[in-house]
Amino acid sequence: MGFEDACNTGLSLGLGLLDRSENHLQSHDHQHKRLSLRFDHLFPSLTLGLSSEGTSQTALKIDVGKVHVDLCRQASSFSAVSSYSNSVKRERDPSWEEIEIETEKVTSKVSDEDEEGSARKKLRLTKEQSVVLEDSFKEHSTLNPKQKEALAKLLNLRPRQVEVWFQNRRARTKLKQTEVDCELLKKCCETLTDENRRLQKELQELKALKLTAPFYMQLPAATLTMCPSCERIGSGGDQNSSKSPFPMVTKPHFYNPFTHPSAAC
DNA sequence: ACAGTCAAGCGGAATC
DNA sequence: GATTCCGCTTGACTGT
Repeated sequence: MGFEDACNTGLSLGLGLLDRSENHLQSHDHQHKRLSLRFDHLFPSLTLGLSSEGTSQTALKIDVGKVHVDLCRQASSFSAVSSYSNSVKRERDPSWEEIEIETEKVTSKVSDEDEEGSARKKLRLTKEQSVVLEDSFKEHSTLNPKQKEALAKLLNLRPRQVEVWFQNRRARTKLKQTEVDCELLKKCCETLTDENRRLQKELQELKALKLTAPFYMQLPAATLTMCPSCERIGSGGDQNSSKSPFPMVTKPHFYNPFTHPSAAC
């Protein structure tokens, strides 16, 4: 079963909360069963994949933390929620707290899935939600509060989730662009290295020639070609020298038709 | 088992 | 001071 299949099981986030809170706040089973159904009502399209493995230790902490926040807001006196770790803090979300409080008032029956204690800890956006978000991102990579609100409403997500999605999406775009740039620079570097190597070799050859005989005498006519980029042959005193205050070429290299042309990028 | 992906948290900087 | 964005990080989950 793929992810998409899992996401279409109809198991809501509310159910996940239910299951986990059932496991760790046994004394409040009924209360949390009601919570789950209320979530279903609020987020009908916010589906999550099923996990048959049950809950992990981390998940338990997170839920307890959420419940803790919830209960604290209600001035409740549960003592079973005092031991969640720091990581739990990250899971808090004011909007969820409000929703959880609201669910207190709702009474309903628990579904079959709830009994299993199978809940996903991590939200995965559905394909449809991702598509809408992607489309929106193509139009504008940042959102103003109104757009965020509208998108959240449309997708049955919290505005914070939409905001986070856009932040992460921008980060992914940037990372991708960085990779592209890096690849480009790498190629450029390789080209320049090759060019440098070639020029070094050429320089050594010229030095060797200079040692044995005068410059022009030694160069075969075919190799003494005008450089296409600087339009000089590299020796001062010819008719091209008038173009520049410097008798020697500003780009002191020779065009060799038998090697690659200048490949600087 | 491990690497990769992704939603989400945190802290700091920027902006208003 | 509130808000937003960014960079970094974490942890759940997936694919191999």
